[in-house]
Amino acid sequence: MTDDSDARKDDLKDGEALALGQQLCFAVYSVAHAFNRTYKPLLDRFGLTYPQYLVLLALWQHDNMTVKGIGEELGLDSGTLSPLLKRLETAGFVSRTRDKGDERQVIVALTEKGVALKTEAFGILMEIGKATGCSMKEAAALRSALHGLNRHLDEHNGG
Amino acid sequence: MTDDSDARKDDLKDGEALALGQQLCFAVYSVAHAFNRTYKPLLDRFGLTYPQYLVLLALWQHDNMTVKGIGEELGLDSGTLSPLLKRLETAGFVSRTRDKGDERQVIVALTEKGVALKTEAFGILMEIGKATGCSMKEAAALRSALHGLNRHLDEHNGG
DNA sequence: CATAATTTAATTGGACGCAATATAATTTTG
DNA sequence: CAAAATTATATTGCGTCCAATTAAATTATG
Repeated sequence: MTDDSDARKDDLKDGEALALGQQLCFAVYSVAHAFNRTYKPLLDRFGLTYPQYLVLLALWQHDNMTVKGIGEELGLDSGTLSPLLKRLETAGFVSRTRDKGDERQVIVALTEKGVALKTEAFGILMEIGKATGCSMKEAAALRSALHGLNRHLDEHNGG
Repeated sequence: MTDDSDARKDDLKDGEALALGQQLCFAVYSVAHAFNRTYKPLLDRFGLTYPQYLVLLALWQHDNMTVKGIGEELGLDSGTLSPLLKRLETAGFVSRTRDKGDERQVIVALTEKGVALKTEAFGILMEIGKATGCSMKEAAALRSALHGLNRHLDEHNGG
């Protein structure tokens, strides 16, 4: 953009070596946004956002989850999930009902419309797979590396 | 959490192979949040958020950038940057002045306090490096893989 | 059994992130 | 030169995110 005379290919110079963690974080940050941009047009057709889609994915695998259960699966808390789930309810994809046995808990369940969406949204899988441009092997390796990184960070964050 | 009798270790079953792109996206999404949680306590000491820190990193490398320049470097638009930069200005880390030559542009520059923060915040590098738990080699490989993924996604997103 | 501690959701407030719109300045064109 | 198109930034609105607080229900404890 300006004068980057000190930016050679991909060599690891002293400063870069130290800053690798930061660069890794920024790379993750950027890819997360890029994925979001890739998903957006696909999800807009259904009026969904990516986190909303994640909730539906979780429910498609295992219906009737509590808010807490969904939060643990996705790493989100009630501050994020409560309004999100209300929007999903308003849109008619899920129902929210207090557990009879323990009235503190709210059971989130797929509606008929929510179940039906699973097959409708199946094409998204293919689209995203294509967009990554990764071979199955590359994608699996990258996913695995990211899981390891996630574990390390969670441990460091006292989880 | 409940009965996940169909969730075996890390094998690639048919469904999983198809869903690899999604799983990759979710892994990235999760790691991005984990990084954010790692940075938060480090940045709280300076009253900064991660995106604000990114802007300062960019300015420490190259002072006096336009809003557009920063946006291109970080992948953010004015809707995000305008209020963020005002907060950085209020906090006293940067100044914002309209370019005399082209009054459409706003030049963002580090204040004395902003420059001084660079050495103060140096410890963050080490902390983040430690938190990743990666060797230099692993980190470099992962970063490189993410760059490749970013390129693919950007191309797919018509960039 | 009554009070305290814990658990589960919801709410509130501050900060992204982006689309869409607005505004002002510059450049292009006729 | 004046109108149109382009460019740079700001604003608005919606939807995450998270921390902190609140409220209600359940469990533990004296």
